[in-house]
Amino acid sequence: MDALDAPSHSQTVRAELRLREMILAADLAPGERIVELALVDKLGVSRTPIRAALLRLSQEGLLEPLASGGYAVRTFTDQDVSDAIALRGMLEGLAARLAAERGCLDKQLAHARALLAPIDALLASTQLDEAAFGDYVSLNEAFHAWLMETAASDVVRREWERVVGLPFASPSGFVLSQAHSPQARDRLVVAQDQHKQVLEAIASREGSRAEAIMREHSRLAQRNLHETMTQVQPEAWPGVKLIQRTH
Amino acid sequence: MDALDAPSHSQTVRAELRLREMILAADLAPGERIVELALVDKLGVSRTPIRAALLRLSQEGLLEPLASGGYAVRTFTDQDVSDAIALRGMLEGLAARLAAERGCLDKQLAHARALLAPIDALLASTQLDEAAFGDYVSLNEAFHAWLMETAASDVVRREWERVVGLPFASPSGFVLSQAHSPQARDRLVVAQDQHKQVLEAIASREGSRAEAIMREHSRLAQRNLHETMTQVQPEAWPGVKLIQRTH
DNA sequence: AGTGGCTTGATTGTATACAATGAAACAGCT
DNA sequence: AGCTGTTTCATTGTATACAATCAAGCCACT
Repeated sequence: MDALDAPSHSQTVRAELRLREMILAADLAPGERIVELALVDKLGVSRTPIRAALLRLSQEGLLEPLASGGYAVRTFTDQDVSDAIALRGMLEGLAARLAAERGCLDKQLAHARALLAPIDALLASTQLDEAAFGDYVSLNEAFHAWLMETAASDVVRREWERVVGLPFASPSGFVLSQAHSPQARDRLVVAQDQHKQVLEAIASREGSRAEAIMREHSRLAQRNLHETMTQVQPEAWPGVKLIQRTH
Repeated sequence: MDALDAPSHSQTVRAELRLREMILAADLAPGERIVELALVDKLGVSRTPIRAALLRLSQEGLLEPLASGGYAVRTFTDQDVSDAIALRGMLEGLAARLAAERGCLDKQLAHARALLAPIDALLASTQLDEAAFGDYVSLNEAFHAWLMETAASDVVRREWERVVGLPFASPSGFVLSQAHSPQARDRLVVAQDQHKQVLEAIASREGSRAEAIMREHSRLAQRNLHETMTQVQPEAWPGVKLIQRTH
């Protein structure tokens, strides 16, 4: 338990991290009002860093400020989730276009190829185990991070990080929870093809094409979302409990 | 002086507003480190609300956190400004597409038309005075706000508000500072035509078209930006001093 | 004279005490 | 009994005191 409280950061940062975990695990119920003094006991720090953490989490969108003061755990509709994924698609599309139009170094392209090669190797097997999906998630996130890096736009990057902070909007959202689906591998094959094509497009400076591919790429997450919401038990993926089904 | 400190809000909010003004007016120099105690004297509130305000401003992107603690006034390159405008274009494009695809009520369409009519009236004159430009700015902002309202997406709205918070990315950015340019009226004519066309597209549920128009619409701001940066003295527009010319 | 380590000062991070505000429960009146 | 006004309590907003940390300047030593 105490390993999580490693003294690596300030009290504020640790409080923020732990609160995020608690929210995503629905340890703090969605819609529930946050009482600061209760957190003082639970987290073992004073109100000051807790208030700072709460402010940050509210700016990130995980908490919503109450008119009467204080915060409540935010709930998301499935439209919110869908919009967040679309937004990520737009941002990554913009990033891809910027990378293509402004050009990037051969070294960067080589780095990206070095990220994609292991995914190919991984998909060579026709039957994937849990570990393979885990590896995919890591490599996939690295590739998306590479894209934002290569776009070299602080403004775009900042917004992207905000959107990705919403748990269900992350590049690998819902991949793990799909691991046992029969078409799971095929989805990854499609995704990987898009990775390669966007890289090609960037290399040959086809901005519009690169943008379009990344937008379409995000729709895979949309599809996985639906399946996850209808088939998987909420415990399988942190943050899913924040989504209130509307139908 | 005291009118600005009207007791309408909490100390934190007032501190935030005043700090924003000070930053945009370059009262706090770009790149300058923020010293909290100095602000205690200047603003007449204790460190606690000041720290809260600083945290919010840093989340908004007007301040950047320093590794050693504290904050510095952020500086923007002209690429940052360009990217921010592009980003607004993407968000408004997405909003327009959502409004078109998900449909909106006749009442809402009528409201938008009621916003655009006065702009037409305004542009009927071939020679515009300062007041006319001021009116345009208000109506223009109202129309853009209507669009985000009509898109009915909290997620998109939140990000849009963040981006628009960057002073130079606002929908009417650089309009006023162009008031004396000979082509100024013509630019507004073009912008107004785009307003009408996007409204048509939304009404007839042409999502892609609506999106494309709003994206192109944002490029007017890009063009105005260039002219402002090269011709107008920095005092003319708050926030321009935060932009460091790179060439 | 230059460099290393130390010391001192300033500044931020944290804790806690106090003030202000809003909500809930209770009692009194109709 | 139902409603309203008041009181009380819980909770947040604010101020301030204290601890920790970082940076610069100084001194000693080589």
